[in-house]
Amino acid sequence: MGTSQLESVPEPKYWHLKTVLSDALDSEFAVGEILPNERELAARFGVARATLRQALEQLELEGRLQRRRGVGTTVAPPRVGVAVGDYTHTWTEAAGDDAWACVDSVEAVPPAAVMRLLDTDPDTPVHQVRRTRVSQGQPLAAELLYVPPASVPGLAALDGPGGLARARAVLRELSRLKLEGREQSVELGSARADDARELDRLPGAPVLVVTTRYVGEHRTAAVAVATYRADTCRLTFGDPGGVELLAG
Amino acid sequence: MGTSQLESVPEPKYWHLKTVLSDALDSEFAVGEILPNERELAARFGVARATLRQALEQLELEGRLQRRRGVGTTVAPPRVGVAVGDYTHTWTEAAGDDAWACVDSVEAVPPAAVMRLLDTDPDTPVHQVRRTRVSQGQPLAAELLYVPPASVPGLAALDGPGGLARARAVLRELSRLKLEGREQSVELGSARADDARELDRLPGAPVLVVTTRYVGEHRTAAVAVATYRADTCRLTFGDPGGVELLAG
DNA sequence: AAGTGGTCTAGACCACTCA
DNA sequence: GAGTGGTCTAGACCACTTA
Repeated sequence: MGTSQLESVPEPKYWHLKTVLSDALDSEFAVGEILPNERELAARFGVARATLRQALEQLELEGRLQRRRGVGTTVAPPRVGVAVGDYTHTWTEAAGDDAWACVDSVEAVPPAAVMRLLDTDPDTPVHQVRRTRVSQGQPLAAELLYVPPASVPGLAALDGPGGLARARAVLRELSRLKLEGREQSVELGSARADDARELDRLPGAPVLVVTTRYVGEHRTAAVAVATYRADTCRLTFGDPGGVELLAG
Repeated sequence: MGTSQLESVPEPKYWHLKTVLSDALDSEFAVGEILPNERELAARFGVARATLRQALEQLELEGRLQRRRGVGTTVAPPRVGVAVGDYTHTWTEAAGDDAWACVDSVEAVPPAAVMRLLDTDPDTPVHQVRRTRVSQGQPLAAELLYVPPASVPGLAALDGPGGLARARAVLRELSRLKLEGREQSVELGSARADDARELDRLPGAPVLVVTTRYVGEHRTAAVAVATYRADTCRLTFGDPGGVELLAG
């Protein structure tokens, strides 16, 4: 009875904490600055460390913070816009600031979801090329590109072991193909162990999974599954510059 | 010394738990089926409830599970593909299975990020229209549409109170505008309290935030910020059907 | 009223980074 | 080796749904 009848919707502590911290980040901290450690922050706000961590996790999810084990928690820079919906760097391994780099390639049977898109069966291994997308020294995305043998007929003789040279050969053959279109989708996922290593994150970190289906010669020529760091990336679609084209 | 030298990379318990549960979901459970409650699952696997919850949280993030307070944890259906990159239902309040529905409209000064896109200043209030996107009875997205008065000149006389009628009036005026293009971006966020209510989720739930900048008459005609449920939605871009167009 | 998931605590130990 | 964030525990209570 002593309790006031207000506060009938008691906001969770971690939620309130999050907004307080968020405001503090805006007004009192600069990008890159290191926050006090979790134990001290928890003490300062009078909550258990687990509760404080719940707030920090959300802020990290929103791209406001960056946490690294053994180092500390820092204020993250604004998310970078990453073009995903244009054809500019499709197969080329350009040397610009934002470019894909081959890692290696093996021959393997793709996961069921990819098999469905490629319309292949469990007996058909495909070329599986791993690439990374790097910008300003930061890894943005890790990609697995699935190419059925039918899309790269010139590669039949080259059935040596996997590796970087092989990956480049697949891409070279692929670039000969005439593409007619493509479909893309974006969904939330968590990083597999191998992707996490590539992205410099812990396994399970939130990622944006971009699945691209390349269509050429009336068939699905290839499927790419790219996982982008959800904390640092804002994926951009549509024609940047299309504005001027259409307006002019 | 007694400890074996193997297991040098001890996988976290919750991570191992996640894969075990994931496999079980594939083989032993049907969509919609209810899992045992958290306390029992934790006991069954010999871990603390918090650890079990960490695994469940990840599976929910990946769209494999659906948890509802007071009810239980159920196996989620596969994510629905939601078209985001086409012009079909831009302003129309169609009555199909997948359609936008107006909620209301007020006049307000937009957040700083939107002001930057609209190129307005803190003294300029804009029309702020709230819409919801529903498919098969399930709410998919909540949207806030920001329309500067310059884009809807016909509305000057109609400066009454907010509400549904007003929202429809704004959209009607907006549809007269000739659009020249648009830009979109996708990023991860967490649901604000109002969006969460609209989406039938708890505040802080992970969402995919789609920001669309509509360009018409050489200016930014409007900006839409739509938040999609990250657990249930797979956003699709690019021309579905463009394949046939280009191939034929 | 019973049962569910959501929040919170106060500890402990581990893995990692860096001086 | 000191300090950081990451994992884990064993409890408690709360908010919500359903019957």
